[in-house]
Amino acid sequence: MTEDADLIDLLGASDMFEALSPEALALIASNGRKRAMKRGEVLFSVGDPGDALFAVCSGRVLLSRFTSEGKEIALAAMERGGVFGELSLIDGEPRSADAAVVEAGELFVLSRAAFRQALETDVSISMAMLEVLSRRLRVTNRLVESVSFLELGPRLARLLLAIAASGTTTEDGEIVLPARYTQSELAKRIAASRESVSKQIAQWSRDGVIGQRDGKIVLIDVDRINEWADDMELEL
Amino acid sequence: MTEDADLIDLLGASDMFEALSPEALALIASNGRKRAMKRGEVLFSVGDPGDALFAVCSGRVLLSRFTSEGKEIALAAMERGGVFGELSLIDGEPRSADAAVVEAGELFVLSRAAFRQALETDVSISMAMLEVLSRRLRVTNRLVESVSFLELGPRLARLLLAIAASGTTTEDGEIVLPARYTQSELAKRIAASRESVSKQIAQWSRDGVIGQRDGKIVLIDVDRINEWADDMELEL
DNA sequence: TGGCGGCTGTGAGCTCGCTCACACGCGTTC
DNA sequence: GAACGCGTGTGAGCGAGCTCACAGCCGCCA
Repeated sequence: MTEDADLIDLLGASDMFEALSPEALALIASNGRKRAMKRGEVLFSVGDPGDALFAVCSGRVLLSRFTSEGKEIALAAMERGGVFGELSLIDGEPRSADAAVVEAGELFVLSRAAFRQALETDVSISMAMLEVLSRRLRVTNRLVESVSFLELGPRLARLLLAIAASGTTTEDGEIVLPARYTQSELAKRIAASRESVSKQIAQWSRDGVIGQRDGKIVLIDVDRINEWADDMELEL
Repeated sequence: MTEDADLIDLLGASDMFEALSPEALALIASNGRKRAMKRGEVLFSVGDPGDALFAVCSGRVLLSRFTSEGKEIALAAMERGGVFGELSLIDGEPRSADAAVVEAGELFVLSRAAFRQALETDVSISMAMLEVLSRRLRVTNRLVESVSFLELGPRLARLLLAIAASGTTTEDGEIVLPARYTQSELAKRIAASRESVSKQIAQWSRDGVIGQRDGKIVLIDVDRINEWADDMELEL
């Protein structure tokens, strides 16, 4: 089927399955399904039983946690190739975050049973999983660090640079972010208020270091932004 | 050897190896070694190549990150049975945190080679590792959440309750923490300043909800502390 | 075409908790 | 016993960034 070819393509590009043999990929692809997701949709919520694993084909999903007052922080943002929802499948605990779609797209869904079976039959899958989790842990650790130490400016600068890594660079060295990001999404991702992000962006716009190109943020003076991000430089 | 019996005991009690067969345990025990660690000792630092994995036999190790200004936040605290240092062995990246001994004790050290070999020969080890990493990720996610949302009081209350989980309960429902914790260690673990922790503890002592018993903190009115941990408003 | 919902910009407070600057007690080491 | 190191207690002052309260814009749909 042509459908399968698409899927195998995607899976092969994802963090988790990239190292797998074609047969293993085919096995996984045939056990999952693809579905559309639309902006605002909630894929799962805290406390839900974990009955599936997801891989993003296109679009963007935010994994976040809420306070009872409705404040939200994004723990991770998943884009093409990103795999999430696997924690519950590994340890059987209920979901510990909410997953909400912030940019419409397509999603690959793998059932609990299929995942466990794949884990047990193909050792390379569990090795790949270990790497995925390691990377995620490092990212989260960095998030903890920046939330607790850095001021808003550096945190935002770092986020923009991280997003820019998958953006397009123009010939004059400017970088256009790969999609539209609302200020409130940016705020959630750095644990700040929407207003503060707005003010910081306004300031940088006035300074001419960033700008807008049809709704997308453009990093104009990347060096300056790097300075801001490193301001509180942590050795590495 | 009697030495091996000790080790196997410990490993069998640790997060990571508890599910293993006696043979696998013996294999691991014979490939690692036990050593003493003293307070203040640094086991590894950010940027070091990761050449070993550690399991705590006794004592306590803090995994933390620093700013260039010397501010520190603890990402995790490892006590008996805790396994750490495995990220680098999995993905080959350099260490991304510092590991420092805050309570003297004994440590089990497993070389990179022995660990990789164990991973590859015994599938149940990689499954156990997956669970360890999942749990760690959940803990870290909760840390992110509380650091970004909660005020100092609730953060500290939560930490005390978490530590108390392995403490001893008296007949009147009080809980004695399992060891001495300096205020500055507590501060690192909730991303706060030592002074603020001191003031909060003083306040609670005055209110009679916590106290001291030969250097160890005692939770007297656990219900009140639970209230504090849950919501961050109410009177003061 | 008017109204409504979502995103953005900006100012005015206010507050939590950080830094700084001490003072005190206790255990070790000369 | 003096002199340190280290953990602790406490107050003054200050500032980043939060909340609150609007106002302007745009796109969409009835």
